[in-house]
Amino acid sequence: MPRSEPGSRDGPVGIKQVAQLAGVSPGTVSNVLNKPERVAAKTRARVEQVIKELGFVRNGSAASLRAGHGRTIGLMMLDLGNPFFTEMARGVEDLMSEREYGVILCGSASQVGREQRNVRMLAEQQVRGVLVTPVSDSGESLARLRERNIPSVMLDHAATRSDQCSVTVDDVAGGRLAVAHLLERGARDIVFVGGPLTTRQNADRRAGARKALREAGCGTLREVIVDEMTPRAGHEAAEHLLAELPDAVFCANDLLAMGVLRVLLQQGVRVPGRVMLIGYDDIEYALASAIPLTSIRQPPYKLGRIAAELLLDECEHPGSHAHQQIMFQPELVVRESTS
Amino acid sequence: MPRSEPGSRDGPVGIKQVAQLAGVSPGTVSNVLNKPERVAAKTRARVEQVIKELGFVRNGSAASLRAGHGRTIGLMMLDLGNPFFTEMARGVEDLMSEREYGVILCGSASQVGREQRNVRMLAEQQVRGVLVTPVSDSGESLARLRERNIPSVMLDHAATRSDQCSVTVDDVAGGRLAVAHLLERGARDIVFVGGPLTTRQNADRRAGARKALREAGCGTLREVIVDEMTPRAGHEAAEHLLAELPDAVFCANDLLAMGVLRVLLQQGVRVPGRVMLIGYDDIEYALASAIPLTSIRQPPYKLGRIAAELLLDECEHPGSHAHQQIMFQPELVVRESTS
DNA sequence: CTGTTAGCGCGTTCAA
DNA sequence: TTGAACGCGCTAACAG
Repeated sequence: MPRSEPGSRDGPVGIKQVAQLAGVSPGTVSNVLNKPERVAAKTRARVEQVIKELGFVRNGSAASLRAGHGRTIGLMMLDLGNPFFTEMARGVEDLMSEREYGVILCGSASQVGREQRNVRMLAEQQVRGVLVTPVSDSGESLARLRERNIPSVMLDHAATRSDQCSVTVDDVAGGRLAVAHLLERGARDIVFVGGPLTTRQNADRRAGARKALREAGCGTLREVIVDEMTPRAGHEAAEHLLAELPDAVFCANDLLAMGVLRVLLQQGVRVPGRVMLIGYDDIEYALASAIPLTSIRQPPYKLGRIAAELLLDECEHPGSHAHQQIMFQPELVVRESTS
Repeated sequence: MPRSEPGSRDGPVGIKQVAQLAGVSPGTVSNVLNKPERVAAKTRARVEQVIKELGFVRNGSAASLRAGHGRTIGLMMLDLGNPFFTEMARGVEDLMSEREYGVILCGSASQVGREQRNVRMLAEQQVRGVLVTPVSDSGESLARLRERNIPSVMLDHAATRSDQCSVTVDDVAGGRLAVAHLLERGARDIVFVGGPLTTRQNADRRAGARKALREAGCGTLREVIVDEMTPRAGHEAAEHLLAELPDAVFCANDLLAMGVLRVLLQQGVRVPGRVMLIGYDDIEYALASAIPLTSIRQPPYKLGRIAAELLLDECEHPGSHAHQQIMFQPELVVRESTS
């Protein structure tokens, strides 16, 4: 089945056809595409005209084969079901789209195996670089990328190596902020509800929470650890709480908090009257929940954009690129669930 | 800077190195990769062993250049800020990941221009096929894909052509369901709050709403049309409503409804006591909102998965593939906002 | 079942 | 500033 192009005869439109019709050599067309400044304005205009007429589109695979990498980057997200991460993805996609890069999206669903399979796939696709929100301490995946000289930026996870960029928010500070707030509001018996502690986010937020308690000289932190960080897991966690209601609950993310809130209200527990509740991430929907949720705000869209910029800088200027570990400070947003 | 591979000398590990070490020809290695059944089990095992040892990863660009297409598909979403679409994306990503395809994610943000730019980029990347949630009647983009023989499946938009697959939910039925429910609950003065009517979803849902009114022999539908389908736009819409409160509000999606709800409650309007409210999509967060939202349920994850399957079927079996226009029926989920 | 060979379409180099 | 020739790594087609 031959391809047909508007305004021309059959056959694939390649750089050669363009060259012929414009009366130049293929090499010149290539220069118009990649280094326009090196081509005389007049020649360039003519070539560009022909490109438009023929509806020519460069074959990315060929370019990529020659150059050793293409105009795509990989984006590996921990949890595509969480608006925090999809907002981050949106930030990445927006920037990459502006810079005319494609984004290959992968979800690891918090599983090391999936992360590794996906990294392998990205390497096959000859991506220019990779953005990763890593599963636990997944040095393995990053090492593979390094072996292959594929630049990477860690997202929502601080790099320990100085030859690696990362963009994060201080989760220990966030956990501390949350619990300090609860203490200030008079809570003493506080429960931390979180996902697996192998996930850095959970571990750090809990560490921050403990720190706040220590600083205040108060008792210890009760904990309920569940498998996932979803509203459903929040329901489950809340069942455990009902036996012995605490003064306050600090959830490791808003999705958990929404689940907890739902069960508490269903059981007739007053929030914040009987139990105060605080979440994490400040996703847009937390604001709209039954009792507007106090939360710790992070700027996911911005994190995504900045990480994307760092990655492209490293890809396109490997010489002058300076690795950075950027860490934002989270912010407490007080709403009704703790007032 | 030479690449170094674990357990081997410098230099890129290509199919040739593998062939040499395994004592076979490059062609055989290629067959092990692409058509394993055509290779003797013993030879295959040996080759696979060497592949592992050398940490060989196939160069996708070269494969793609040779074959004319790669192992990626494009995913073009109308609105990456809406959980309905990101859930759909998750469905697509899950299936493609199982089938070892990469997904290049693009957002059109409801702009025809961005859609076209992205389609062009996808063509450059030599994607095997494309999934699109189209902006208005964006025949242009789809036509370009057809010219280039790139299969596509329309998502959340019914195909009119029989040479095109699509996976949708019946939005006219959904709109009708919503308004019939409101009428049954005793509402008479009903307002439709929606985004631009050039977007099919808005137009269809409104059409369904009108149909329900006609069938019931009731009056006409008041309308508030806003620019976007976000909570923020919902706020704006709600301001217009305050001047003359209706009996009920039907929002074209849950994000709008959440925005409307927020303003109504702030202004002390009882929901559903004074005004009933119904949304659309039944995103997970609608359940957790201040007044749990009655909504029209659609199965986004499933839509994504099914569309992805259809697309791969068309890509991999162009001969036997039968185009399908699949339409799901939406479902009314009654919650507190209309009780 | 396995080996051999000829490009895929572009970017790059070097000479004109 | 432009043109001609070469080859990136792989797959398809055919020969053995």
